[in-house]
Amino acid sequence: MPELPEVEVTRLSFADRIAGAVVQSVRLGKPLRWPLQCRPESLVHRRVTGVRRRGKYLLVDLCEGMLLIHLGMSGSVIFDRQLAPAGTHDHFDLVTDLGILRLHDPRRFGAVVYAAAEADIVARRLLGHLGAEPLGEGFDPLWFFASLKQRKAAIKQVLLAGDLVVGVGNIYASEALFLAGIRPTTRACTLSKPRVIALHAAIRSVLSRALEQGGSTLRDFTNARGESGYFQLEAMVYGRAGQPCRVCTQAIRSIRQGQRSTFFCPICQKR
DNA sequence: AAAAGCCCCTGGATGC
DNA sequence: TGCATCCAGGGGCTTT
Repeated sequence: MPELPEVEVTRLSFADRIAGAVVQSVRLGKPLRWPLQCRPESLVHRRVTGVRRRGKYLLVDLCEGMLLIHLGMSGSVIFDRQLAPAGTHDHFDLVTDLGILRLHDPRRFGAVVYAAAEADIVARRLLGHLGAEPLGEGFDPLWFFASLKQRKAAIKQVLLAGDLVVGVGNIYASEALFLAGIRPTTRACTLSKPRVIALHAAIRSVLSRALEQGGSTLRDFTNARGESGYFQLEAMVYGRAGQPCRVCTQAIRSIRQGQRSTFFCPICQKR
């Protein structure tokens, strides 16, 4: 699913178009990961004032309150003046005078949650523990080094946990570690300062490049205009088990870490 | 506080 | 063709 670049590409593809829209009705499909936390009718007549992103959450600001949208593993958002009748996997429609915002999510790990404010108990539960935005000012290399010093877990797992840095999902974690030449199983606290600085740069580089490419890593990704990911950003290691490393031709290896697959090159990522 | 497992759910690919 | 198994981009919650 969607990692930070895909979520940001989604945001950019509809934020301007939905700004100023007034909610006319709400349609709910099957239950998502969490309940909406408000009566759907209570959203009617509210105006959308903007769309922000925090980690992998989209924050749809209303003149009063906000909707937190998460795409989970299989979610996508589309916004258009007119949409086809809702299908079996369309579980949330926000109908406005400017168009319909729809969450399509076959696996339903995604969610749409209403929060009165960011200080709201619901918003704090979902957003409160999130780490630094990797493409923002708060993601400082020396701070990153100091933070990783406190963590004994494997670096890949620390990246995925999202409490130090957000938005790095299963694909980009493997890709960034390859770029930095770090073995995914290495304990975070054992990484030297130069290696952490390299990882910091690799995370930024991988994410910003994917963002420029329009979130192209996911084969079935579409932005809110319904435009598909171009899948033009070639993965160095992700999904390439047994295939030759693009740098040294050694066979890429695949392991399991915390019930997720990890890919790395045993030569380029020695430790 | 941090780490490790457990789930939630559907569909596509693979193998017999 | 039919059926079983495995795997998938996440992450909050519970237990150690």
